[in-house]
Amino acid sequence: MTTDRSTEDLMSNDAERPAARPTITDVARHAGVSKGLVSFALNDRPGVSAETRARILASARELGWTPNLRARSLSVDRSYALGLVIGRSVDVIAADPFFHSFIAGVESEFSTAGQVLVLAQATPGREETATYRGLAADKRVDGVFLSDLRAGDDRVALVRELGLAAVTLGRPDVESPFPSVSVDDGRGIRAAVEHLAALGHRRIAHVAGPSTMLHGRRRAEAFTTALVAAGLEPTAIIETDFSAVDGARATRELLGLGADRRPTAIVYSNDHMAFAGLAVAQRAGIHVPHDLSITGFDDTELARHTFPSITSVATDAFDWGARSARLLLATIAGQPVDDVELSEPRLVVRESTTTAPESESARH
Amino acid sequence: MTTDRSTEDLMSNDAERPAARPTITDVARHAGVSKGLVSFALNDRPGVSAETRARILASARELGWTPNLRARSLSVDRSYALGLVIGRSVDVIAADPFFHSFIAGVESEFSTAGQVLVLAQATPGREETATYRGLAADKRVDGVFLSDLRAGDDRVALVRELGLAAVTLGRPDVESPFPSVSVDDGRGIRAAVEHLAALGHRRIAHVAGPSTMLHGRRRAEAFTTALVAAGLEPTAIIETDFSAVDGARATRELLGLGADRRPTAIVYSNDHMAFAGLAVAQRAGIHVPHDLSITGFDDTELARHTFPSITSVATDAFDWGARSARLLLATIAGQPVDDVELSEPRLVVRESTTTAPESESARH
DNA sequence: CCGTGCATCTAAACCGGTTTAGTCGCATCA
DNA sequence: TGATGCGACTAAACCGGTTTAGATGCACGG
Repeated sequence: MTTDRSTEDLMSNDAERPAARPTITDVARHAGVSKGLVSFALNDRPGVSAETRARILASARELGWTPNLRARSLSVDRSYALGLVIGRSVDVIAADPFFHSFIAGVESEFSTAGQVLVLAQATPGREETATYRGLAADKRVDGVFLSDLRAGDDRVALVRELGLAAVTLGRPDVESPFPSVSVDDGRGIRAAVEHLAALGHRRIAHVAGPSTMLHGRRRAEAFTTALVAAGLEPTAIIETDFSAVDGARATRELLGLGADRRPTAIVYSNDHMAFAGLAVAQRAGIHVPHDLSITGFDDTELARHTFPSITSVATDAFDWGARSARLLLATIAGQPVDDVELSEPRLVVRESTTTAPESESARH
Repeated sequence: MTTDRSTEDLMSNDAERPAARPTITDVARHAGVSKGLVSFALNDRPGVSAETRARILASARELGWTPNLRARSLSVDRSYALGLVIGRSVDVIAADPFFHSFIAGVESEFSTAGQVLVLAQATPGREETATYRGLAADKRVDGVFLSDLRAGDDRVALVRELGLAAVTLGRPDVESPFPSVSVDDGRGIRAAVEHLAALGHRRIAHVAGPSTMLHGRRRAEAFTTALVAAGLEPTAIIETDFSAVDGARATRELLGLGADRRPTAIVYSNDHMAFAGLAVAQRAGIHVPHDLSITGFDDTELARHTFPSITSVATDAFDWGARSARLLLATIAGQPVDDVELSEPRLVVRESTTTAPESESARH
């Protein structure tokens, strides 16, 4: 009795069942053609007569057909997704607004393409490598953005070995098969130094990023070059990990130098260190900009909202993201691509820089 | 001649072909069983004898088999991915480190689960809706995190209609079928007000987030409640969009009030507005904290690195991410779940708050 | 008038898993 | 002893697309 067939009748009410999304087979039946032909028509490939194609498209539209991404993924072996592995510790990254703008730029290119961004966070080292391997093993993405390039970065080889497409943010210092999108941030540092030199500063110091990171190193080198070009004596360059704490530490170190060696201006390798440095100076009773001029890098929103506001080098992270995405998609599509050079960073002069203190310019 | 078959012989060198990754069929052949049985064994389901199972697992290991996520996705109708749609304009979000920590927390739960995070950025409105619809239509994710809840948030209904699983960050003010993870940020605001009241402040103002956002509104309400509880007169609450610019604007407004109405303390609804407010006060020659005490919210790294450093309410965004991810995964797995209440926010007292100015406390 | 070529279309294989419907042999029970 | 049940396993369908191999019909050239 309990196995009575009549129970099945209760299930026959298929008004309950939400209308299953139509498949290509439904479209084929509706248009009276074969499944394969529908596929041809939908991907407008040759071999389908004009009227048949029209009929198929009409059927598809009428049924509200929409492609099943997973099925397509399986057969064409593509993910329609790009990956970004952020390889910094949370603390360091949390303070850096770069990625938000970058990501926004990336996404701005996606709207049209049906792409999606897969984000992973991993600290450099074993965990980072495992993350890339995981993305590749599961074929979660078709390509990745390689950001925060390091000296002798092993990710370039890794990603190539894994068979992923990629773009590098900046040019790596190792052999790379991948196109790059870069900005001449050295130009920005140079502008900052020239600006300070023009204001009469003679002792300019640099609070640099880690020398293991290419952009940190590149900025430091540009700093030295610019100093030399301005005919100034070599001054202190203090290396940091880009964090605010470390920026503060570096600043204390510089301000602790004897009066005849203490810098009258400090060029910071990012805004957050400049913020922290500003606070350190103020706490020490050193007036910015009259006793000390400072410049930041990135031109974050906050640079406009400190007192004094901070002179900073502006780069366009949004554009960086957009161009990188476009380049990566083109690479994946098999189109020939070239490296991209972004527009030059500009120095945004604000209140934190002014003429060198009297004693200094007189001393010259 | 050009169609000579011999050209095909050139292709027969398959040493070139990189060893294709083994499929379940290869494992079946190797173990001498059927494809289906391999699937059973690998998902350890009943109906496979112990020795056969062992043999199959051995074969899989020997061949280095690893599941093809796409194929699995297609047959079991799951993505093994979660989505986060950040619905703010780039400018506002760029300054907010919340998401970085939140995302890090989310990812910390993924390492074990083979999950991945899909990130999308969309400004509220049509674009945002389209983004959710897109994620659902392509079945890119199994569930989403609903952050930055708004008053009468239509995303709750949208996401349910789309058949996605979800968790809400905070409890929505509309009917919701989804579990929530919340923190009592009102408690944090209360702590700030009590702290200031204890320091003798009588005129405390609030620079609030938008009233359209639940946490902005909740904090404003908590502010009023706390004021009343402390027996203080109602004071100005200025609404902003959470951005630094708007925080600065609000601060100027408050400081522009007549001397008898100007607040001696300002409670900001986030740290970035507090930064901007600090700068505005300093620029106006108002000393913080002696003339004006201020508090922030979020306890961002920078709050430690301003001068004076900023008293702020600390919440644990990382934990928030981790708990949300765990909850969402449990929901998707069909396990019964309960709402989660995070640990209470704590007030971190720093240099930006001190006893109310003489005239004020005397006046009482 | 017949072979050839081409455009159009169908049938079926394929991607790599999961799941269902059955087959088979053997132990158990009436 | 023969029906029954069950554990272990196979074959094949299925998810929803793409792609290949062939079939069909028609126009055209010799």
